[in-house]
Amino acid sequence: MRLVFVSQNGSSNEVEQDLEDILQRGGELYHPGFSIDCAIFGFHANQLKVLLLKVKNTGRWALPGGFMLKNEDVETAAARLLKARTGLEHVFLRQFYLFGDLARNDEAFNRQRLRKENIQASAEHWFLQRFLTLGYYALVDFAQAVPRPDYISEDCAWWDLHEVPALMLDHNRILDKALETLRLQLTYQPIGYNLLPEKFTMTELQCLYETILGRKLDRRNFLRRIQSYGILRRLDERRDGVAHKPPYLYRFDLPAYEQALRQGLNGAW
Amino acid sequence: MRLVFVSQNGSSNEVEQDLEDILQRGGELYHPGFSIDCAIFGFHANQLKVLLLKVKNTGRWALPGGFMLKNEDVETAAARLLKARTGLEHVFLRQFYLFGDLARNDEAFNRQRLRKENIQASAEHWFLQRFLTLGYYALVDFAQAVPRPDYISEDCAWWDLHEVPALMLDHNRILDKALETLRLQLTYQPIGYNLLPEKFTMTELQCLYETILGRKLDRRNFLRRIQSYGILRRLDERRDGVAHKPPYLYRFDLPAYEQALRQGLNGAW
DNA sequence: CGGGTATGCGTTATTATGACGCAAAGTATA
DNA sequence: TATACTTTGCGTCATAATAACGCATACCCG
Repeated sequence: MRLVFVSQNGSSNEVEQDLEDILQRGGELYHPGFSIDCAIFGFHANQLKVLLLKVKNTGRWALPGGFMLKNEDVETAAARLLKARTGLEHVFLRQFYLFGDLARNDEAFNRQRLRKENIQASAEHWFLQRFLTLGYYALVDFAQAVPRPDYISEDCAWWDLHEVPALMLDHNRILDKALETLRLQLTYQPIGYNLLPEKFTMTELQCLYETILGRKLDRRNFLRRIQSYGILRRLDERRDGVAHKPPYLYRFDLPAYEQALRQGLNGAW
Repeated sequence: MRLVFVSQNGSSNEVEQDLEDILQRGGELYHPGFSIDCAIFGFHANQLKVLLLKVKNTGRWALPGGFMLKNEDVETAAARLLKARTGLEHVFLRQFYLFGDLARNDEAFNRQRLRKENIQASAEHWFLQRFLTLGYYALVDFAQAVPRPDYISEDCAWWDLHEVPALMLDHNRILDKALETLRLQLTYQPIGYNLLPEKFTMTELQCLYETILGRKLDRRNFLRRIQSYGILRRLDERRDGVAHKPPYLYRFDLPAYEQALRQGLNGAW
């Protein structure tokens, strides 16, 4: 299932104006030969979703990405891109790998994109150079994120992770590596705060874990383990309207959660 | 303790010739605004060591680093730099973080370096631009690594990790982050193959772990745990000449070791 | 030849983990 | 209204992993 949202005009205080302008002036604005791509994960209907853009003139879907301004921290640039695409700030956002193979560049592909925008470009044009791309992954609250296409894309949508198509360039590899990192992270850090609504059931949290790990977990053992982390608070509230025994609602104990983020959960040594 | 080695002329088949040449032609040769810095770890006398360079005209020590050629994979560039500094190939070498704060750059500092080399440089000179640096860490066999200064340095030496001085630019932070990553890696991957000689005692391996973790471990529990990983083979040989009961020698079971590298040790979930 | 020291091989108590049982509380259906 | 069905909440039990520690041994050294 692909959820399509109505495009919103998000170019209020953005640096980026329109594609033609960017392609012309990018050389002055951006740090050369460097881009950022984000795997933005959300969780909805017990499925892990990833936000993808449909890139103009290519017919391909891709990870949201962009460039870093010459006077901008890498971290700030990634946060700016995330906000531009989802409207969200202060969410979990972490770099995971710099992709720097020669093979990841495809000059012919990019040249064609310029041509379709009717842009004259010499071989030295900034957009035709080799790019290193830094992968970031973000975990966001699906309900609060409002996908918006950017200047380079004609569509923006949440995709079910199992249905992601062949992406532009090496973006499938980037997405795979993001997932792999996320899975590893699960073993030594808490997760969920930015992916679930404020109140949630234990089963929903378990579903999140199962989705990331790609396998089923025992419900009762999961409860015991999560509780041992001491990052959850069970509320006196239950979710009702369900066709069975109403489950308790939980919320994260934010101070404890953030401490666990810093200190790790239960490192082996 | 600082171990100083006699400089060897390692500029045989290197790309890099001399400092002046590099600073002049770097703009043509290298990917712009991007560098690589390596935290090269070795283990000797039951101490974790890191290889540092003394940078010409600055009086400062720094992590070995360099630039990536325009037609070179990032991974290849890192391996090239490592080989140039230690002579070693095919060792454990892994990127861990891209440092991209604006604050990490110090144009005045670099301008002074150029001035001391009597190089005329306009504000657009490639060396004076903002640089992102990708951190790599390497684990090498101390005995086989032969430190060699490069075109940019006047000395090259192993430093005890606890005695590392204030380094150039943000290199202390890079080194700290490398250690932190190494520590984390210890919890889900085997370590030691590239840091210890072929045959070693269990106590030596334990010392390595203790050094990285920064705390003492119980000798008997350590043995049991390491054995459970199934990556060691005990030899019928003992180390003698020691003033106590001669300990067995071990070696890594390479196939099992490499499988553990790929699959992880015993992930929590 | 005895002191000093690190080694090899244990034990024990406690905690963590995996697999599973079962009554309760709701809705859906008959 | 009664029954089926599902998921929940809480629990058990056997086994594995972990932490803390005991002790005789084998070597060098003086």
